[in-house]
Amino acid sequence: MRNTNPLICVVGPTACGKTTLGVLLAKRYDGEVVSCDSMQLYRGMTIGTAAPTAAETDGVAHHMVGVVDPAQAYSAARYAADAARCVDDIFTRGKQPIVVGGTGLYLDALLAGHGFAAGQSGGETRARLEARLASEGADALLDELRRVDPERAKKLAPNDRKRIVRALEVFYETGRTQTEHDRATRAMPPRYGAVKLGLAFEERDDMRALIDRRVDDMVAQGLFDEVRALLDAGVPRDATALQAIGYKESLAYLDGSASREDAVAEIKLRSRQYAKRQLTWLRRDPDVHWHLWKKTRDFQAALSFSTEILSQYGVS
RNA sequence: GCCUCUGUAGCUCAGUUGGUAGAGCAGCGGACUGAAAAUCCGCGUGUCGUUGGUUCGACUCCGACCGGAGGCA
Repeated sequence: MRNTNPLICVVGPTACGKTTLGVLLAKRYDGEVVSCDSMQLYRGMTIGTAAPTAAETDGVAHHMVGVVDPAQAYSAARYAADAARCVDDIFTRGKQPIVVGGTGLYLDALLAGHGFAAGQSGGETRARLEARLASEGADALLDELRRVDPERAKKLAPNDRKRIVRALEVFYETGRTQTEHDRATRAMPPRYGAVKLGLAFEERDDMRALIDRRVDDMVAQGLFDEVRALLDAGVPRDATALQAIGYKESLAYLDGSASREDAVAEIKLRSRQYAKRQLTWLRRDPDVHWHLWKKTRDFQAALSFSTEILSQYGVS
C-alpha cells in the first residue's frame, strides 16, 4: 500500500534548523515527522541530541525519537525497518510523512529499502572475526578479503578495520561477496520516492558560531546531569548511545579526567567536525535541494523555498 | 640592572656536526550498504621574532634590539 506522494525529507548538518523546518512543513502539508537521527532514537538523551522538545514539536507527531533503550545496540538495518513501518502507517492514515534528520546512512537505507546483507554487530560471525582481528591483525584479514572479494578489498585501507571485518562477515554469512550484494541492491528501485530539502549555512563560521552557542545551551540545560542519569540507570560506558557527541566527552568530565571547560570545548570541536562529515555525505547527493542561510536562519524564507520545490514535484 | 632559558605552520613543539624545515593537533577535501554523532583516507611555503655581521651558503654561528619565562641582586 503506497501513497503516490513522495516522502518529504529535511536534511543538513547539525544545528541548521531541520527540526523547526520539519514542524513547519508538517503543519503546511498535514504531516507527521519521522526522525532520522541515530542518537535521538535513544531514550533519555534529549538534551545532548537536541531532540525536539514539546514546545518545538508544537503538537506535530514525531516518530523514532526516544524509542530505544540506550543500553542496547541499534543499527541502520533496524532503523530502515522501523522507520518504514512508521512511514507506511502515516501514509495509511492519509497523512504526509516528513523525514527529518542528519544521519545519512539511515536515510539512504530507509529510502532504498533494500535491506542489508546478513550479519550484525554482536553476532557470532562478527565476534569471531573481531577476535581474529585482535590476534592476527588487520593485514591478515585484508589479505583474506583480497582472496574472497578483491574488488571490495581494493577499496579499503588497511586501517579500515570495521569495513574489512564487515566485508568478510558478509561473505561468511551469505556465501556471496559484499561487492555482489552491493551491486544487486544498487540496481533495485528505491522503496520510496523522496524530495530532499537541505539546510546549511553559506559561511562555515556562521554554522560554527551556532554550534558553539547550542553546546553552551545544552550544558546550561543540564547535559552533564543527563549523562550521569544514564550511567546511574546502568547504561554501560561502551554502549553505542554513549558514543554520541556530547556524551562521551561528558564522561571524561564526570570522571574527573577533564575539566568542565575542556569537556565543553571538546564537545564543540567534535560537533563541528561532525557537521563537516554530514556535509561531505550530503554534497555528493545530487537530489538535495539546498537552501543556504545567510548569517541568520529565516524560516519563513525556508518554508516558501520548500513549498516552491515541493510544488514542482506535485506535492501540495 | 645582571645572568640563564626561550621566540620555527592557526596551536603545542622537532630540527642531528651551517646546505633555505617537519610531526601531532586544528583546519580543508574525500570515502561511507547491519556500531554511522561511528569508522577510515588524502592535503603541510611557513618574512624559521627583528636587524646587522661571519660565510660560497644561516633556522642553525656572532652582535644589537624587541617580546616571553625563570633566577640573582
